[in-house]
Amino acid sequence: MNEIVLRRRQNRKPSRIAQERRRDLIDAAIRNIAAQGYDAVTIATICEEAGYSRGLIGHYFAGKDDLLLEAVKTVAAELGAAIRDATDKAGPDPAARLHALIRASFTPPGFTPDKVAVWVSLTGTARWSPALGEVYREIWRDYRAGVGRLLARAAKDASVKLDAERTALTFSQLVEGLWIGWAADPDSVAPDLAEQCCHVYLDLVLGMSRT
Amino acid sequence: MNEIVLRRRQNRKPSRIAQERRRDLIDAAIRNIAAQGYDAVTIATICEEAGYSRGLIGHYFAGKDDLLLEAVKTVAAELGAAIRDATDKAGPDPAARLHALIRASFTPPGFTPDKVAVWVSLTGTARWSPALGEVYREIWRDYRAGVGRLLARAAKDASVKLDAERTALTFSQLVEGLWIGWAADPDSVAPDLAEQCCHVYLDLVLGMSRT
Amino acid sequence: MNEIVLRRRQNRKPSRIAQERRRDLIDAAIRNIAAQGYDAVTIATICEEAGYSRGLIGHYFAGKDDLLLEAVKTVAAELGAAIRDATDKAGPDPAARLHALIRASFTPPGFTPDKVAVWVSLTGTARWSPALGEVYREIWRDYRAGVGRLLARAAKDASVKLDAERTALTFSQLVEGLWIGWAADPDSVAPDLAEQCCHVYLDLVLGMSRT
Amino acid sequence: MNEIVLRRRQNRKPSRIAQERRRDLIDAAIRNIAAQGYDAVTIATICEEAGYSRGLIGHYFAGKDDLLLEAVKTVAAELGAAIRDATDKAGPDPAARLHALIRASFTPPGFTPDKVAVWVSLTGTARWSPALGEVYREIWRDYRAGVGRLLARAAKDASVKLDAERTALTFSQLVEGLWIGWAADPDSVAPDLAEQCCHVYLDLVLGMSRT
DNA sequence: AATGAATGAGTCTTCATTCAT
DNA sequence: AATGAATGAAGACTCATTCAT
Repeated sequence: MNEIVLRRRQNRKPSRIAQERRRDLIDAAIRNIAAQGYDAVTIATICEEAGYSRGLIGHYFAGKDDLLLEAVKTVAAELGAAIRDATDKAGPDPAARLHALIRASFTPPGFTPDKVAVWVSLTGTARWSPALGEVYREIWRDYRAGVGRLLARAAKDASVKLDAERTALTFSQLVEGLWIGWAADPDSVAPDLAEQCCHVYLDLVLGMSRT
Repeated sequence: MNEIVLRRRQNRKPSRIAQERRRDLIDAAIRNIAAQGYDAVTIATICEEAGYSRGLIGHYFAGKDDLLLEAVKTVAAELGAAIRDATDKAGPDPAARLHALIRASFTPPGFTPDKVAVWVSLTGTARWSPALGEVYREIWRDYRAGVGRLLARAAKDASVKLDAERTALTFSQLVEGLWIGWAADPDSVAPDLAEQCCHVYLDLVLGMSRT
Repeated sequence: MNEIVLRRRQNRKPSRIAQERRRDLIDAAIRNIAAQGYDAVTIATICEEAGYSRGLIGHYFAGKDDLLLEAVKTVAAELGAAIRDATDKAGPDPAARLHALIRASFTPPGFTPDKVAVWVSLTGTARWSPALGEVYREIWRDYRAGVGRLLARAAKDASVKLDAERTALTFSQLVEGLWIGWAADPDSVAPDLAEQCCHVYLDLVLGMSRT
Repeated sequence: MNEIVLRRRQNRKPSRIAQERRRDLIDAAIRNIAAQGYDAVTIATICEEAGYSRGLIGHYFAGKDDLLLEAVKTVAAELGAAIRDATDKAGPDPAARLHALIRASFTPPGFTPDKVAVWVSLTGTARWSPALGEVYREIWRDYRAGVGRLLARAAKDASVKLDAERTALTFSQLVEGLWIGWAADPDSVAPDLAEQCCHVYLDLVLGMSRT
């Protein structure tokens, strides 16, 4: 049981250099998963990617699973933050906010090939990993809640009746499905096209025509 | 190079018992993936599930990867067949056919927990596995093509303008996203609800109101 | 314990068909060793080569080792017989008989690529296999004894003094070394050249000049 | 792809400890092959012999085959070096040098039971292993070239006509045959006797009498 | 007599983890 | 703090052998 792990368990904050190393390793893990696929990722490849020696992981993480979980949490947090930022910048109009949210879901810095590849490669395992499932469920529930509130307001503004919750679910799963589709078949599901699908769907829901 | 593989290369048909065993092992693999998750599946667990000894896999498959690929192909074929069957039984009206297709996508025998769990657990790896990617892309391209044709006809019947191809893509990815959602968070994305999301989306697209 | 094995243990002679099958399998084993190398030979490849099913070996041999031992014995016996035949046909002169023996050691039907390949691939293991070592030692001791007798007579005819036993040993190991050399480096140790080396050596020993 | 192999590809020199371990494992492999025979050698027995755990081989070699190839290369290099050393110490006279070469071929440190056993156990497989065949051919071609040069000079000194190349081939294959003979039948082909055979052959070739 | 399905022990290989330096 | 040597458990794969048909 090494000192860093002990310190984290005691909830003391890690030192600045420790945070740096953790971040380096997490970034390397993300690049590695995106490049090789989840199955091909090993501690050795991550450390090589990060430029550190193999034993270092034990100093900063409880183990490989812990590192990968942190990587997914990081991706999830950054995706969420980027989408929130873009939405916030879009002003007060709920429809405009929703369109901004869509845009942010398929353009950097939220949507980047690496981040989405990591996200996608791990969604398939969420069912069997309690920790991962937790991250997955929380992210999407927040997402749906935010979308649902915006939809309700936008529908009211547009004098349209809709079931905000069900529509938010449809919306979130459409985005998820498009991410998966892009990851597995980038030619058929280009980000531009994926984004357009969502804009069109939103307009349809809000009763606005768009071809 | 085992004898079954050799024989198949020589285009001789496998014996009845060989087909049976292959099917036994594929079924066991499907149950195993669905139950434990893709990562936890080993040759040992599959063979235990099937009730055979470990060595048998070498007789009927080129290896573990080959068996898992066959399992996915089987799932994909059965999903596709079930959906096609349901659609065909729905009569000539394209909108009715589409609603039947939706229903078949979320109810047995097409949608079963095991089948969808297998499908979902492997979509995340399609990006890095050429063979798996091939299966994935083919399945969804066929699906989209069929949906696209039906949508075009239904839109014409309803005198609605729509981009059949893009709508088909939206449709397919919505279904994919709902499957993933069900697998990772069954409470939030129950099959009934998922099905309803699709019906509502279809009505919306075809200009029919459904609350 | 199957019937055939029992019968052999009881020293009853195998049936004609059994002898045929045994011979087929032995020939297939020889071809297989020569083609793939000793390490790559498996029961499966032998049976495929012979055109029989895998289980048949158990009917006619005690196991894989037994079959391979029989193959080596067969090769050894045929080599020995071919050399004896050629020697016998050469008439009564001992020097002529020795040159005929040399010729037979590097030309068919004694020296064939398959036979020598089998012999060579197994000499390296004779040290650690009692049964194989036995075959090896017996073959060469007979060979040396025959060569020694001929050398003694030829030396007497030529009025040359020599240590027949040591010369016979030199002779036998020269032949063995040339076989090995041919097997491992056929370009440097062609059969023609190898034969010539032996003829020249013999002439030298018997005091006859040959360039 | 393990890190040592990677590093070697990057042309970084292995650390001192890495070189030590590699040597430990190679030595253990040599002892093991000599003691048990090539077929009986496994990673487990090598590591047990070396006193390390099984996994270590993966750190220092690409796999079992790589280790065994290195073992043979080591044996070949040491044999060659010992013979060259002994020859060099024998002074300038070519005949004396050849006799010294013979002596070194059947006495330590060149000829040791372990080294010759390894060499012999693998000559039989050189035909089917490209890498091994390469080592084999190179060693003997060098050997023959050196012997050929010495023979040409010695023959000139002794005013004897001979085909240096063919005689060198005869010589090399005699040595090889005697090694094989010693390995398979140590009682009949004792090193002393083997050495004597070569000395006598050399004298004969150079026109000097020795009984 | 012949087949080939089935077994399971044996082996290589990978890799997360530990730990001395 | 950082390294990389070392471990050993776990897993895939091979293959001689057995045996029911």
